[in-house]
Amino acid sequence: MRIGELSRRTQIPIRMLRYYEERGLLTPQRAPSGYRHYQEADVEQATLVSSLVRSGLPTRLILPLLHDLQPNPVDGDETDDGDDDLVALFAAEFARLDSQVKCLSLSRNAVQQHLRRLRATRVSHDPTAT
Amino acid sequence: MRIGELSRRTQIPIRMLRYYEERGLLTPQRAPSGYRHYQEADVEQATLVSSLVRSGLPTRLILPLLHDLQPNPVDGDETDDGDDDLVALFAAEFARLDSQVKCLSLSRNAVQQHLRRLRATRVSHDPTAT
DNA sequence: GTAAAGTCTCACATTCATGTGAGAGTCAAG
DNA sequence: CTTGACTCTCACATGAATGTGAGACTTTAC
Repeated sequence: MRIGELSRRTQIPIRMLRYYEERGLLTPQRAPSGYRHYQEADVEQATLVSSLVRSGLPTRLILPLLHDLQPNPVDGDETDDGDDDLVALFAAEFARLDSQVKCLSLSRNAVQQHLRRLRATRVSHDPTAT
Repeated sequence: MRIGELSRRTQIPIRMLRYYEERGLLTPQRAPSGYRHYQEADVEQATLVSSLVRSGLPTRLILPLLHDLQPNPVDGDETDDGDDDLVALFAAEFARLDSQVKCLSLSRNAVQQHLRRLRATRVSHDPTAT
């Protein structure tokens, strides 16, 4: 599929799909015209990448992550050959994620509670309930 | 305590403590000299805010959240009087957080796994284990 | 073949969380 | 009082993720 369809299906702006490619997180094939052509699997991968980015993972860390998760989609160079800096980076990132998961759960609950309170005030029309 | 001490105790850069105040997320008292004076409770609050920010919550959403979590620290104006836009914002934010929590857990696990793999390659000296 | 819709590549603009430095005032210790 | 550490307020700089528009080519539908 082409970029427009992928964008529609993933809800990710075209601009971002191109950006992910620039970062090496998505590697569509190119038609002779220059048009990008995506595989079905890219729907999932794009969604994953987008989630990771929104979770605050820097794209440079997402790349090696993808290598671990799926041993093919990113055409492997030697990006993840255990170098010490990476280990440190990921250790830090892991700690961050770990605390963030807890923190986000807390936030989630707080938001939910806040939402309930807001709706209790503005009762009546919007049935977008939990 | 003054900003330097708070910074030391929370590990949050002074610049950020001032930024949080600018955003209304922390409201220290002021000495006649202009110096900020923080309460003990601000240690916790600053930490919380910092976590939320690092989790990707926009500061503008953290503010009303704080109102819910602790009914005093932020000197209440009428920021959270159920207005419809806020409801929509928070509904969206809730959905985002909900999926993000899942996503982060996934990322966390992926990072952890990746970390293990890296360490398996670079065995020997760094005992910064899980 | 023509027009409309889709895509491509720049490239600059914006927002948010941060960093950083300048210039000035404050506070504590000698 | 002087010095050094701390703080204050600007205000500009940066990096990352995004938005947006221009100018040109491609694909699709008629």
